[in-house]
Amino acid sequence: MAQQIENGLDRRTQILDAAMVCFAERGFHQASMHDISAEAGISVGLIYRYFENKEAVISAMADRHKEEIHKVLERARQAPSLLESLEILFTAHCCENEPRVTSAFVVDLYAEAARNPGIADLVRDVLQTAMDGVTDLIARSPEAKNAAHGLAPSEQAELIFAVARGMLMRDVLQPRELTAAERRARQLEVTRRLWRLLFKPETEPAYA
Amino acid sequence: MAQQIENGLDRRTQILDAAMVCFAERGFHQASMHDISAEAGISVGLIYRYFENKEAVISAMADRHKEEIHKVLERARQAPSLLESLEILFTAHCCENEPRVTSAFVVDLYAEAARNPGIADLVRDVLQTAMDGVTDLIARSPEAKNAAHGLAPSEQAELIFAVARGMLMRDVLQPRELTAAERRARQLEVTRRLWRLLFKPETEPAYA
Amino acid sequence: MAQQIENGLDRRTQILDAAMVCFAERGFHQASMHDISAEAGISVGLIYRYFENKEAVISAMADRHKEEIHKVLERARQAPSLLESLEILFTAHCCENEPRVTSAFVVDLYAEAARNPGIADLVRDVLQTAMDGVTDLIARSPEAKNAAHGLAPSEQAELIFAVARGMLMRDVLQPRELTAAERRARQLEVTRRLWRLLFKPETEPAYA
Amino acid sequence: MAQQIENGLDRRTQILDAAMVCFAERGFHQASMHDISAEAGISVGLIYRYFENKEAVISAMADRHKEEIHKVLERARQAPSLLESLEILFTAHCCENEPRVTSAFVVDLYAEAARNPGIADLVRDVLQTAMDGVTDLIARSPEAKNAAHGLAPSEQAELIFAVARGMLMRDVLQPRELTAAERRARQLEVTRRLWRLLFKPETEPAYA
DNA sequence: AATGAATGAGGCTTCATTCAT
DNA sequence: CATGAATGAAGCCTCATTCAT
Repeated sequence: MAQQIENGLDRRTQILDAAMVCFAERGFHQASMHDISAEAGISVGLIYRYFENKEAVISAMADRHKEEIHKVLERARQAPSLLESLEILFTAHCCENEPRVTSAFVVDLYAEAARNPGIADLVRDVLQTAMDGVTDLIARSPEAKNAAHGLAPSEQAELIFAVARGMLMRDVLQPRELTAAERRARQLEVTRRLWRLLFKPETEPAYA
Repeated sequence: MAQQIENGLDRRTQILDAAMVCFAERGFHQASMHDISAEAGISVGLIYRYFENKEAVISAMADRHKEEIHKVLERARQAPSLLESLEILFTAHCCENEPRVTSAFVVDLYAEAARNPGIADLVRDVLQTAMDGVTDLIARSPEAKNAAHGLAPSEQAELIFAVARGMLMRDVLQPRELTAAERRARQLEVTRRLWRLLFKPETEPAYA
Repeated sequence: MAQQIENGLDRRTQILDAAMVCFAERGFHQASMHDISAEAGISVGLIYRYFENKEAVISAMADRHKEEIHKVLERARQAPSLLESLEILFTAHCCENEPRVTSAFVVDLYAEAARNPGIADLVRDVLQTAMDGVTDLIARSPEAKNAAHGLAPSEQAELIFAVARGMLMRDVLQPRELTAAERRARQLEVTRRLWRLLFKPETEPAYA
Repeated sequence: MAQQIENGLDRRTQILDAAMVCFAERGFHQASMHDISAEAGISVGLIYRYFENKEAVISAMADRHKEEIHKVLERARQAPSLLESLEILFTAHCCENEPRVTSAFVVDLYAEAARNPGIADLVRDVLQTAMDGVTDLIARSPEAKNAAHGLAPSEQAELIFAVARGMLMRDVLQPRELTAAERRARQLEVTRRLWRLLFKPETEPAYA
């Protein structure tokens, strides 16, 4: 029984992994169930044993995205400094071999959210949770204390997430050839600039 | 003859307007040619007199988007202050009756760019032009002179556009009921915070 | 009035000439009315002033084919010898710049006849008239007198027309590059062999 | 597995059989995929599991035609006399319940060859192979020895095939009501006349 | 007389989904 | 549990035909 569930979970994972690749390559609605089954190396019919229909696959992908964001948030929470927390948030998708896949998926997820209320609710929820987490992180952080800008932690979190989303959108425009390392470097640059803007004590510039 | 061209342009515009509505409602690939023709109040076949195929409609929409961004940029350039320039950039889509339509369209455009190199090139080009314009605006602006963060104008522009894109993504998550005015207010808030962060002399908050 | 009819006839001819080119290039049903109008250098609507519909264009083409066959038959009748009559029959379509056009058209005409009873009747009628004419020619010909094969003139005519049709079919297989002259030469060879078979007194071979 | 291939072949055959009927009835391009699926008693979509597209169905039909011609040629080769070989060649299509179907199909095939180079190549190849075979048959045949006409075997073969093709064209003009037996009788008459012309020693008629 | 914009039915093809094996 | 053949609705696109100008 446990074995069955285990297998079931494996299968679902296998299918979702394949779906992620297909969705990133062609988009939710351009990827066919047959594409997914081929990528997963199984038959079309088998997908329907684990998912009610294509919509359900998309929902499950969204759910998995939610879990992954939660994991990233957890890691960010445990980072020793705010800068490192931000670095984790901004480069999470670069851990994968193919960061582009994740970027494209997330942009598609928002596109889907624009017209699928269920997805919109989920994404909004993920976003809110993540923002709450980061708001909290900022509120507790000593680095954020001496900031001169007078923005509330939640306002800072909002800006941080806007930049993070915006960078994901930018990522899908990058040429396919760009490696994960290069994408990561790009993200880190921007992260640090944002951090400097929000949290760096304005000492040096003052001397300038 | 001039009349014909005029008519031709009108038809194209009419079709693209309808396509914009459909694309925003259902996405590029979920919107059918029949949807577009119905929205435009014409027959399906007529679309093909003005566009080679659906792909061409999407391309033309992307082109039109490019032109609109250029117009917005021009308006931003002529604003009396940097803050007002940013306000124009961040709220351009709220001038329409249906800002959601524009937001959804742009997110879809990026999703399409992720897999359609032609669209990717165009979007990248639009983005670069816009960023160059804003970089220039910052470099010339007195407000940007006394900034304490030490970021180069192009780096500031990059952050600004990241936030702008990120806010568009956020906009598609907002409930449909949100009015244009409310969306605009939301955008302005964030714009001003960003502006304060980048360009406000860090005096007052210190007293607060 | 006469002028109008004249113009009308000219227009019809112009349209049918264009249709012949299109039909030969793409087939009756693959050629669109727009193709024909473009080839004729007129508007689509104008075709409908002279022909009720596409079917009527095809019928008119078949009629014109009938008239042309009659003309060829007339020329054949006036030839000084049976051999020359046959040569006229077998090479009539090579007088045009593009014999292939005629060959392809005739093959298509028979294909159409296979399923369009009206066309079938017309083609059958043309064929019968032509065969009757040639039967008559043979019956009157001195060359046919000393034939050793014992075939009736009508039987000989039937064979002659079978070969003529068969050669048309072969012609459409020839590479496009083959010139009218080359096609003509090919036809003449076969014509002469057929003639030798049917009408040559069997003297020389006997000596051989 | 063998079963699968078997089924696959059966389906292809079933589809091609249906296509043959439809093509003969309406022509390659007038017959719709829906017509074919209905004739085959299956759904439209299923055709696409066995053929890439309509073009591929036409090509496969042409291929099958090639194979059938080869089989006929083989039978002709094994006939005890040249006359019987010719009879097989000229009446092969009359073995079917519906000779008209085959005749119409072949005429359409040539019509298609006139504008589809791939089909033209195939048909030309079939024709050449068949003519080579018959040339060979004639060269080996004792009946052909004492022919008085002085035509080379290949020239005789060329005439034979011209007549055969021409008779097929004629066949499509015959009223639909004509039975297979009647068509066969007609073909045999002409075959024998042709044979007499080419191969009969010219003795008896001389006495007549 | 002539144009060509406009229509909409119909053709080809794809694809989510089902079900017998 | 797994397969993949089968279905049929729906999408893109073409084209014969009409009609206002």
